[in-house]
Amino acid sequence: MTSTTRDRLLDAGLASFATKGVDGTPIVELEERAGLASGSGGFYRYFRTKDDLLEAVVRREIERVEATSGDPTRPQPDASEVAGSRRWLVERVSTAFDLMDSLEPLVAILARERDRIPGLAALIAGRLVADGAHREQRTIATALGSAVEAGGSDAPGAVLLSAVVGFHLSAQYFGGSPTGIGREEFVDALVDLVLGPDAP
Amino acid sequence: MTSTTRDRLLDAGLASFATKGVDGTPIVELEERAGLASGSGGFYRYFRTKDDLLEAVVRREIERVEATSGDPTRPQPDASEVAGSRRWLVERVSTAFDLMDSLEPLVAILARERDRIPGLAALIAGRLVADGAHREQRTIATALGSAVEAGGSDAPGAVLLSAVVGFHLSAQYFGGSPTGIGREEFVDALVDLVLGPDAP
DNA sequence: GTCTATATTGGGATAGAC
DNA sequence: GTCTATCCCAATATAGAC
Repeated sequence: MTSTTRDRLLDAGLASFATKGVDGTPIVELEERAGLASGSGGFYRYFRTKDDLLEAVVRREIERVEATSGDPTRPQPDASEVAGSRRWLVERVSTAFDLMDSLEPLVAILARERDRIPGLAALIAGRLVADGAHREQRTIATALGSAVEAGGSDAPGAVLLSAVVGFHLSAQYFGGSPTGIGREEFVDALVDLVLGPDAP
Repeated sequence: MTSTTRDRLLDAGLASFATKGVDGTPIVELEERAGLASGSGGFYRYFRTKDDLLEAVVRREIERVEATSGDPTRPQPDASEVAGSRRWLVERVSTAFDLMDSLEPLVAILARERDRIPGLAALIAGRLVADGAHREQRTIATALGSAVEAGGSDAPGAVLLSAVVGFHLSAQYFGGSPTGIGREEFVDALVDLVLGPDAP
């Protein structure tokens, strides 16, 4: 499992692009972080341009997230949980928060470099949102159908996921908790709102 | 109301910084957009650096939003509306969406340039979030106290605003509606979730 | 595969005329 | 207050030795 120079360049790109942006990251810095001599053209042995690296970073990161989402070692929802129960929903919401945590660098890159590579936003949107979030939102909406209101719409699931995304991004952008409310309290309130405060 | 060159530079900065970032915007472009000769140092008569302009842009934008939020010509909530009623809540949520719309350039800038100027995030967080959103979230939570559950916590208001923020940012980042659900349907689902589908 | 050295350029910034 | 002209540097990119 020795990390190749190419891997280390990808790591360097992910970290630097997320925090300082592509334009804010000189190629020299990528070389240093990857253990190459500062100022040497070593970078160009692996990527033609910074945009080239950017695209590779995004693709690898999407695959990583998709892989860990389907990771069999990941804690599975307890089969004994009743879909739509309070504990089930708390688990779902917590998982969504964890996913947002692991997506943080990718989201930071997306926010900055959206227009830099044609189809980059569409790529992320298609793979992660359309596939992952869409399915999750449908699962939640379906399970909630009994608890809230049958209707066949995914909208309740969308509301739930949007709330998680909004809370997480606000915290990420402003640092700390902008609402003055911690994550645990937020999750409780969200679940209360959906199920009512004295659901099973 | 003749717009000064300084004003036009601020306009140019807002538009270009929001779409292409500070690093992606050469000073030449700012000069052109402001009607100055391309390549002339005209920019420097008004701002010392691009970061200087960035800070001025953010400050002006915050003041503008604060001013229009308190604008007396803005449609006021109908006094006949019962706080906590369905129509009242729809109105609140719609207002929050409108605010997000008008904040779009500022949010785009914040997402990119957060770390560029010390205290920029804190500035926006303090003025807009702490003051505006915090108060709104408390208003909603208080009004909902009767409809949902008395408890004294702002959390339900925070959930509501977070959902709006999450939906809006997702649409902004991915283009179109990532959830496959339109804004109207989303608002309906959000209000249903909070009040129940057959509230007054 | 990685280094030293260097060519090239895009863009930030200034001087001084008008 | 705006222009022309120019300096300067940081960063991309390449050539060629090891």
